[in-house]
Amino acid sequence: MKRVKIITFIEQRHVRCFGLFKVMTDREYALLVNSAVCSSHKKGSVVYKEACVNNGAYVVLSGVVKQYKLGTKEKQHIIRFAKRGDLIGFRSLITNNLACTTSEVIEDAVLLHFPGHLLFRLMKNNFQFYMFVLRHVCLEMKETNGLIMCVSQKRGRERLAHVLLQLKERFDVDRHNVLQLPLSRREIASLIGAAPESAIRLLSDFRSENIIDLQGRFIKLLDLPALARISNVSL
Amino acid sequence: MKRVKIITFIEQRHVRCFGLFKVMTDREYALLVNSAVCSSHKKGSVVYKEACVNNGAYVVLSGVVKQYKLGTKEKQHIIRFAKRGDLIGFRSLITNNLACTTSEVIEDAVLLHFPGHLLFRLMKNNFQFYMFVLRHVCLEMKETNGLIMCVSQKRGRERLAHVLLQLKERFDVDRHNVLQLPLSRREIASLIGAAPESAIRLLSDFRSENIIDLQGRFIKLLDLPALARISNVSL
DNA sequence: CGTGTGATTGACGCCTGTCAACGTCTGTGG
DNA sequence: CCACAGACGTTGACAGGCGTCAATCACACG
Repeated sequence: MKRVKIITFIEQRHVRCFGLFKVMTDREYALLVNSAVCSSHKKGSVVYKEACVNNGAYVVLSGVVKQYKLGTKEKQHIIRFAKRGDLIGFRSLITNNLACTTSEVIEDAVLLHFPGHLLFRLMKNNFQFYMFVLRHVCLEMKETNGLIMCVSQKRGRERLAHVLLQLKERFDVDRHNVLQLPLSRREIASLIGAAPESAIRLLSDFRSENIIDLQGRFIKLLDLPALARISNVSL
Repeated sequence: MKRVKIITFIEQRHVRCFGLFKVMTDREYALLVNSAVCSSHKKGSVVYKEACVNNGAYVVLSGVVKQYKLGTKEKQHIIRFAKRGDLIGFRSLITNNLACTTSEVIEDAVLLHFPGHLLFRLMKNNFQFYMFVLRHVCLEMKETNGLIMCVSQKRGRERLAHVLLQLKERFDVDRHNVLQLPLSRREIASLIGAAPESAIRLLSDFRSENIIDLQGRFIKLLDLPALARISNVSL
């Protein structure tokens, strides 16, 4: 982790557009710029760990972070991805609990450390900011409820279709419909709650049915209607 | 649903002790008592439905409400139970979305309808109240994250053990260790994300291993250490 | 007393996790 | 430049878990 103490001008302008910062006054934002620390993290670096104390939230300025929980035998289940503009690690701050997930960088990221006292101060003084945070958690909750249904009632094949469609929504595809997020097979497996071997087999099935195409760690979505049909969207 | 327009004195005193109301000033509470409507609901009555508009939150004054999502073929997955003092249905208010779960009474309940405008007014003016709501959502989130792990990585047997232990925490057991919450087999199945037949088989297994005893819809927990061992607590 | 719903048990077959073997790729050190 | 180790990806074989279907029993209710 490399510290970047002075937020460059570019980043400031850039950052100011994120929903989280749009609800802040210029004065509050200036305060944040002064007291927050910006750091760059390489792929694979762990931001915070499940069951550890967490002394601040982070805003993802660039890159991608995966949040997962560890199960038995170190098997991980990815619960969500955070990208530009997303706030992570605030739940444990608010409940004053240990972190309930691990956050790990999967695409080189720049993170802004958001000290706890500032978070509380903003929530207390700025109703807009408060509602932003609350709405954020509520929306995450909705997603998570959907995830439970997906994992509990769908088969691997349907889960994979569902996850691919969700990834398409959350991360862009290029003009060839290639998902702009490289994922290892193990990560795809962790997303759908399956063994890596099963995930591979499902991917191969989809490829042989011309629903997707595989280009290393990139996935090209060929037949979106088929994915929708398979995932049987009723979430 | 029977309306009970005047909250009786007993209920007022009773209700005032709930965490949600403790953070309210007397003045705010008086306002609530005046504008809120109290209603009694029989077992089986649906408070609000998934994918429907929801014009207010509810506080459970007595009884038990299950919150579930429907999957394919009307199969339901129970996400959580709400009992005395719990606030339900506020998420859709806050995000201004359709309800993402269905809430159904499983033990005759008295509910207090909490109008949306009052909820927002309280959140805006009373920081304590605001933090109560936020903390509530964050804690639910933590539970839900745990549920994902449970459903995605544990086998039926482990899931059942896990759920039984959770139910013990959330609902009391009497002096004979009998869970004070009658559940149909179908509901138990919906809790662990399994077919009713599978749930029954697992329950029978546990009984023949002297881990639990079955008394109609009531479950007597005989061997808590065994349950803990089976559930393999790493959540 | 018939009817409907829930509970229970057995039979069967698919899904999927596990183990094992092998190919592929990358980085490291000789 | 090559050899090698290690991580990742892929495929096959196999068995156990669990969903589905069907039959039977228990019980409440009109």
